Amino acid sequence: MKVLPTKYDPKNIEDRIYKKWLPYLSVEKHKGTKNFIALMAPPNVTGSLHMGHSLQNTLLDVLIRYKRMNDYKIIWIPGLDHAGIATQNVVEKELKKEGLTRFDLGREKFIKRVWEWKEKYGNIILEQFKKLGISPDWSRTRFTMDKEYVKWVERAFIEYYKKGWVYRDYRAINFCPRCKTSLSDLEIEYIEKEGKIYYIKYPIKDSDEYLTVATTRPETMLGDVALAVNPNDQRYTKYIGRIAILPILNRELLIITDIKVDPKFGTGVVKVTPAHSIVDYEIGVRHNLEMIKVIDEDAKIVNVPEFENMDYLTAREKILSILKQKGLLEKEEDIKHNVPICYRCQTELQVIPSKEWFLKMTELAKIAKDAVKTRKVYIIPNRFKKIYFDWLKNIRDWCISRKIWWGQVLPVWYCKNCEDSYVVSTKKPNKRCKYCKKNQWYRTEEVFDTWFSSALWPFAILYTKKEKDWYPADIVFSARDIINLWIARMIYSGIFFMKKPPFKFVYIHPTVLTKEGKRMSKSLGTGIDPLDLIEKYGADALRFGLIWQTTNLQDLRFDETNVENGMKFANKIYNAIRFYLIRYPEMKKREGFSSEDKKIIRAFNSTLKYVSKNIENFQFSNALKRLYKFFWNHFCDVYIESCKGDTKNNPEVLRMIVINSLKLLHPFMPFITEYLWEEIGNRNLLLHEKWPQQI
RNA sequence: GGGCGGGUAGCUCAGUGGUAGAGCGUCUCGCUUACAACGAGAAGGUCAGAGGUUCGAUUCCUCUCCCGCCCACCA
Repeated sequence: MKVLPTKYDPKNIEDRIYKKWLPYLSVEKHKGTKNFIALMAPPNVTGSLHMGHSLQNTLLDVLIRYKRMNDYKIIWIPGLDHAGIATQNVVEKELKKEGLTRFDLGREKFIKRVWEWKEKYGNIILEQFKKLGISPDWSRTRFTMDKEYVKWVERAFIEYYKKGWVYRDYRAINFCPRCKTSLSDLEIEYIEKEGKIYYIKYPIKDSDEYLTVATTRPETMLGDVALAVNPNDQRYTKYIGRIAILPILNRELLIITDIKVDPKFGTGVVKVTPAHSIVDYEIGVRHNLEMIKVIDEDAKIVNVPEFENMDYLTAREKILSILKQKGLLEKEEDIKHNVPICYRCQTELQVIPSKEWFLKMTELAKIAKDAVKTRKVYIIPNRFKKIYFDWLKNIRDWCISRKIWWGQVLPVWYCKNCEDSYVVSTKKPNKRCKYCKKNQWYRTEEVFDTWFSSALWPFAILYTKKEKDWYPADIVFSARDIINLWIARMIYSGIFFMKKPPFKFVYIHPTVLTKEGKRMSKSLGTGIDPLDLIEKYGADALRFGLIWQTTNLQDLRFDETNVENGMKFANKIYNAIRFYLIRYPEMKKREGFSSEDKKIIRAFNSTLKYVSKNIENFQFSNALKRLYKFFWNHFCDVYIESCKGDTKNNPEVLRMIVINSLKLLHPFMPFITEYLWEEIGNRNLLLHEKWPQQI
C-alpha cells in the first residue's frame, strides 16, 4: 500500500487534476438527461482575475458541479468581452510608452495593434479561471468581436432601426475629452470636489434691474440662450417674458419658465445652455431654443472669437475677470459639488452637442419591467429589483454610438457629399443619395457602446446554427454594479429578439471588500490578488474562504483567515481519507450497525438534505458550513475516533461516509476531492459522479 | 435631495417573540498509533441608542446616531 505524506500539498495536484478534467468539460462529454444552462459574465480582455471574478465564478461553479452530479447536462460557455473603451485605453497607454498616440498610428494600424494585444493578453484571465477550478466548456469559448458575434450586433442594430427605435440625432451628450468619445448615462461617475459657485448678474434689457444666476461653470454662459425660473416662483413672476442681456456677448436672452428649475437652489434663476447641459438641452427642446456650441471635443472654446481655442478653465478665469471688471460678479462661494467623470479614465466630462445614434427606450424599458414584474425573471435577493425598476422608470434614450476605434462598427453608410444622408446596411449600398443623386457611400467609423454587444450575449452564444435549443439560459450570476448596465439590457434585448427572457434567475452576489470595508482597488493598493492566495493556500482553500463568507448582504469583507481555514479543512479531509486508507483494510467485517454507525448515518442524511436544499436556494455558505461541521465534528471527531481500537463499527459505514462525503464536498472543493477520489481507488471522475442519495 | 443594506464576543459573520451562536483569535491542558494545518476544555456580549407594542424584544413598530452603497444631479 502506498503511504501518503501527512500533509496535503495542493501545488502539483491542482494543475494535474485540472488537466485531467479538461477533456471532459465539453457539453458532449456528459450525458445528463436535462439541460442546465448558465451564463458566464464574460470578463474584459484587459482584465486579470480579481476577487470579484473569483467569488462569482466559484459560486456559480458550485451550483454547476452540483447540477452536473444531479443528472444535468451542463451548458456553460466561457467568453471574453472586447470592452471597447477600457481596452482601447490600455493599448493607448502601451503606445504612450513609445511616445505615440493612436492618432500617430492611424485607425487601421491601431486596431491591428489592439488585436495583437488581445491575442497576447486576452486569454490570461481565462487561464486564471482554470486555476480556480471552474468547469465551463472551454471548447466553446466566445469573444464579442468574433465574426459570428459581430453579425448579431449588426443584425440587432438593423432590427431596431427597422422598428424605428434607432435614430440619429444632434443633441447634448456626455463626452470624454480624453477618450474622445460619447458616453451613455450609465458610463458616468461622479466625484465630490471642492469648487466655487459664482453669482453672476444678468442685466434686464431697458432697465436698471438685473437677475442673478448662480453657476459653477461660468464659461458655459457663452452658450446661454435663455434664463429660466420656476413657474411658481413668486419672486420672478414679473420678469417672465422679458429680455435679459448676456454679459460679455450682449446676446438677448428670453426669460422663460420651466418646472425643472428648483427655486431653492442658488438664486432660483437658471442660465439655459442647451448645448452644454443635459437638463438645459431638455429645457431647450421644450421651449424650442437654439443650441449654441461653445465647447468642443477637446474641452476648448469654439465659436466665440475672443476666446477661440482657449481651454475651458482658462476661459473661465478670463470670463470671471471681465465680469469682475464690469461689476457683474456679485459674489463667489465655496461649494462641494459632484463633478461628472469618465468611468474608464476618470477625466472630467464635458457635455457637448454631437451627432450620435440613439436607441429609443420607451418600449424596451416596458418590456424589461414587465419581465420582472410578471415573474418571468427573478432577481435574487429580491431587494435588488428596486435598483432595476428605478432605472427603467426614469430612463433616457440610450446613446449607443462611440467615437473610439475598438469595437464593432455601426452598419451605417454616409454619403460622401451630403452630411445627413445615410443608409443602414451591412453591405455597401448600391443606390443614389436622395440629396446629391450620387452613389458614393463610405462606411462610418463609429462603433457600438461595448454594452450594446454585451446585451446580446445570451442569444449570441446560445442560439447558434448548431445549437438552436440552448436559448434561454437558466441563470446568470452578476455583481450588483452592472444590474442596469448589463442585466437589464440583456433582458429586454433577449425578449425583443428571441421572444423569451434570456434567463430565469439573476443571482446578485456581494461585492468583495477589504476586511476594513474598503473597496479593493489596485491603484489604492487595497486589492488582494486571488492568484497569490491560490499560490499560498491552494484553489480549494480560496474557494472555501470565499463561499464561507458569502451572505445575502451587499458586501463581503474579505478575511484571509477563512482561506487559511479552508487550507486546514483540506488537510483535515486529506487526513481523514488517510485514516480510511490505513484502517479500513484492517477493520473486521461485520453485519449490522453499531450505535455510532447509526448516528453518523443519520447525521449524513440530514446533512445531505440540508446541503442540497441550500445549494438550490443559493445559500452556499450555509451549505458549506453545515458540511464542514458534519465532516469535521461528527465524522472526524466522533465517528472516526469511535473506529479506533476495539470497535464495533461496521467498516462499510466508514466506507460509505468517505465516498459520499467526497461527493458532497466536491462542488465546493473540487481539486482535493477529485484527487482523493482517485486515491481511494476510483478510475472514473468524481466530476461526473452522481450526487448521493439518502443512505 | 430620494432609496437600499448594515451596526450581535477582539475580528469576520449566523440567528431567534421566551434567560445569546459559529469560525478565527485569546487562555488552560495534551506531540494519544489520520491530522499540532490536531485533540480536550475555558473565558469572553446591558445583540448601536431612546421610546412603543407585549406577560416577555436582540428579534415587531417609531425615532435618533454612526458606517457603506445606489439613484438624481445643483444649473
